[in-house]
Amino acid sequence: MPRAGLDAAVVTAAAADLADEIGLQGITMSLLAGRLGVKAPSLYKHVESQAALRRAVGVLALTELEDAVGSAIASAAPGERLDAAAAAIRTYVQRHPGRYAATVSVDPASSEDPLTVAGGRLMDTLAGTLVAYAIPETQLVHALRLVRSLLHGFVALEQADGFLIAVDTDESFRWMIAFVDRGLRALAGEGGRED
Amino acid sequence: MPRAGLDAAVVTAAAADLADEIGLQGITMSLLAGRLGVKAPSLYKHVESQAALRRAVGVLALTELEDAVGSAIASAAPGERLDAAAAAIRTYVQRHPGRYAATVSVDPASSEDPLTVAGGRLMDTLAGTLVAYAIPETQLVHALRLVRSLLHGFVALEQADGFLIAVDTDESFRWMIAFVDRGLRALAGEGGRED
DNA sequence: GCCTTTGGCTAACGTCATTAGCCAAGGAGA
DNA sequence: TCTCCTTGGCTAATGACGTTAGCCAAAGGC
Repeated sequence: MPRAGLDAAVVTAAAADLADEIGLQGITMSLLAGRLGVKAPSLYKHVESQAALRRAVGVLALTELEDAVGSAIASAAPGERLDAAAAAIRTYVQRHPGRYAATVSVDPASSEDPLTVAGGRLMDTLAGTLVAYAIPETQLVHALRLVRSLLHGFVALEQADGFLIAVDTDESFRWMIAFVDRGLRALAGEGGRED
Repeated sequence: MPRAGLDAAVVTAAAADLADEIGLQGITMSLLAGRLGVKAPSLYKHVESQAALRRAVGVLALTELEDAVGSAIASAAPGERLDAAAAAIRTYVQRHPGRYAATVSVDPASSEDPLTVAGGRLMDTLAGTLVAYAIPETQLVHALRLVRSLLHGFVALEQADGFLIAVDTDESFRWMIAFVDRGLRALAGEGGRED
């Protein structure tokens, strides 16, 4: 029985690919092992458990996503960063639904958890889309949460086929981002008021 | 062996309660059966499968949620309907995380599916929050999708403990709704432009 | 008071994650 | 080149779970 050159990274990547194809929930250890030309128990030489594997896929996804968003922002004019980042996220999720699903379904997650760390990095990058708007500092967190909630909600619903009406989702997405852009612009220089 | 007065509704309600307590994923047929003073196989006299049970919980949740939102809207001034509906949804999800989870994790869902129907009714009710804003008709769908995405994204992230920074989420929520309110108000009477 | 339907039950199967324990592959050092 | 030890495969087994089959009592209509 010759060795299949496996290690944690290879197994995680294969799991991520499989998740994108058949859904995160559809993954079984046997199925994944079959993909790698190996039997299920052998995977435990590389990953601690299926839960740990899913977390690893989540970390991989958040890292890739941060990369995609970072690139999109870097090559966009300051005024178009939000657009660029939003589009990058949506595209990533459409291309990698299984990976994205792995970023969400997590348990408690302590603060030094790699998943938490990767998520924090993505948030920092996403915060870069807001610098073009002169948002009062006390409202920055709220604005970031707004953008994050909106993007997450939209892609989650889109992925779950949750939009029933037959109106183009691309158009809705562009409309939403434009809406937020206008609102954030209007925030410029205001005092720190809420409600 | 005396009969336990079970039927589909009782089983579904028990499953919903259990889901709220231990999470939708934590439910097993044995656990649920134990709650009802019965053995696991007996549940199949009332429910077709675990998947069907989860869908039934989802339908229950959407119905209850529609009810809550409807009441909230009915007893709010026209200008405060969005506020009221948003608060009602958030409260419901905080109180019933397992039920809410069951509304999301679904497969293809045909168009006469009860889950789809219940979801559609909730959307119709939610659309009632938008009548106070004179939104151009072509943009109504987009506005509704915006509200829905935002609310779903926020409650999903809040439930998953996804907000890392130690800033009050209540405040963020109020801020977000106020932000959307301002933006929708500004839409009044505009022509049908997008982007 | 029978008889049919209904709703429990036990037993059994297949799938899955995971563990235990074995044995070969393959590189390090002689 | 031979040897030894670590590493990474394997088979077998365990226990949880969803689900089906088949049995039998309970309850209500005639």
